[in-house]
Amino acid sequence: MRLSQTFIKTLREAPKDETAVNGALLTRAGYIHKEMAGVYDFLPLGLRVLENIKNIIREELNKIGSEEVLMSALQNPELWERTGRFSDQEVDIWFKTELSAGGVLGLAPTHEEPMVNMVKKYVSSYKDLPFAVYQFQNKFRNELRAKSGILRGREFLMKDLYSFHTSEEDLDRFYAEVEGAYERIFERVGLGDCTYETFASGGIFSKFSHEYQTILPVGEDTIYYNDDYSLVLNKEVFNDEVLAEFGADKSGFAETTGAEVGNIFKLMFKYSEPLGLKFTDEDNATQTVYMGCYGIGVSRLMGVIAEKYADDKGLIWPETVAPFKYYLVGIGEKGLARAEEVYRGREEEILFDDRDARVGEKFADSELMGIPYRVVISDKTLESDSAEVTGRLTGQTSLVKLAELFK
RNA sequence: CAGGGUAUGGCGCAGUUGGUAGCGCGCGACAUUCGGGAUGUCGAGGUCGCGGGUUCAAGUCCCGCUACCCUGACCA
Repeated sequence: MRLSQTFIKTLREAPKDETAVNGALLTRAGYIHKEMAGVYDFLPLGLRVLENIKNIIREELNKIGSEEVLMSALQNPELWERTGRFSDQEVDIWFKTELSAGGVLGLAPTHEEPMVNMVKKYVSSYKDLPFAVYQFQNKFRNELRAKSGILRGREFLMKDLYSFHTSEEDLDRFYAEVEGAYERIFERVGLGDCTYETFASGGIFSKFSHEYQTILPVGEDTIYYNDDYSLVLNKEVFNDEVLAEFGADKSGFAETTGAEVGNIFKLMFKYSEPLGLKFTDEDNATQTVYMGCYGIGVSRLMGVIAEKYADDKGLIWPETVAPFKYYLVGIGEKGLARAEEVYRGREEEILFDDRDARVGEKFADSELMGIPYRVVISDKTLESDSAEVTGRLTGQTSLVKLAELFK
C-alpha cells in the first residue's frame, strides 16, 4: 500500500476523549475512528489487523473441524422468548428496534438461540452429530458504560463457536480440542505468555466456565494466580470452597487484573432443551443434543495487543498481526527510485511511504504505526547495494543486501 | 445507574471584571531545505455542544438538555 494514496493521516496528539492507550494510539496512527462511545470504525490499517487476527482464529478452528457461517444481527423476539432471554429483566443489554409495520426486533448480543434454531433444521439423527459452527460477527450490547477504547464497546466483533454432541463425553472431547486451539491462537497473536485459562463462574448450568484472561493493568477482571500460574481463578470463584476442590487455599495466590479475551462454556442442555434440539439415537430413542459454546472478542483482542505492545513512540505489532511487515522509505532520488522497484510486486507486505515528506516525519509515523520492520534505501545504503533494516521492537539496525532483503 | 470532570476551527489548548474570538499542530501557495515531525513569507478555516433566559451587549452570567471522559456498580 502506498501511503500517498491512503485517505488516512496520523495525528500528533490523541483526541482528548481517547484516554486508554489502545484507543489513543490506534486513533493517532489511523487504525480506528470513533463514531460514538463504544462504537468504532476500522480504517484500512485497522481492518488489516482485524483480518489477520481473524485468519489466525479461522485457521485454528478449521483445524479442529469446525465450519464457518455468518448469521444475522437482527433477531426475532419469539425465538428468544422461548428461553426467556428477550426480557430486559433477564438480559439487560439488549438493543431493540422496531419494524415499520409494527413489531419489535432485537440486535443480537450473542447467538445461542438463532444458532440452535438454525441447526435444528438439519439435525435429526445421531448420524448428523457431532459438528461445530462458528462465525465472526458484530455483536450489540447496550452497555451502561462503554470504555477503554475498543476493549469494551457497544458494537464489537466477536467470534462465536457452538458445538453439538450426542454425549457429554464427546462434548468434553471437543471442549479439550478448543482449549488447544485457543492456546495456539493466543500464542500466535503474541499473547501466549501473558494469557491464562482461568476458572470462572459457570452460571446456573455448570460449575465453572473457562475464561482466557490476559494480564493487563487496564483489564476489568480481578484474577488470582499461584506461583507457576498453574491455577488461575477469577475473583468470582476465588473462595475457600472452590479452592478446596483444587487442594489449595488462599495463601500462595497473588492478585492482578486481566482482560477477558475468550470464554468457553459447557452449555449442556441449556439451549437445546428449551428450543427442542433433539436427535434420535441408535436405539431409536429421542435425546437432547449436548452443546458447548466458545467465544473470542476479536476487536477486544486487537485492543489488548495494542495495549500490551506499545511504547512512548507508538504501537509495536507482532509480525503475525501487523497490517504490513515492512515500512519502506526511500531517501534521495536514487533511493526513491530503488524503493519503487523494491515495492513493486510486494504491495501486500510493504507499506510504502512515498509521501512528499521529510524523513523525520516518516520515521515517526513508522514507529507510531508499529510496523515490524522499517526499510530505508538511500544513497548511503546503495553504496553497498543494501538497505537499512530497523526492527520496531528491538530498535536494532542492520544493513541487508538488496538481493537478500526479503529472505 | 451513582459520583466526578469536560464541551471554543480537522487535533491539542488559551480566552482576564460580559464589549461580536487567539495560539500551537495540521491544511494551501511560494522560497530555502531534505537521514529524525526544518525555516521564512503569505493565506484559508470557528462564532464558541444544543435550547431557552438575563442584558444595549454573552464563549464569558442563569435555567434546562445532550454528548463525551474518568471512578464505581453492572457484565446475561
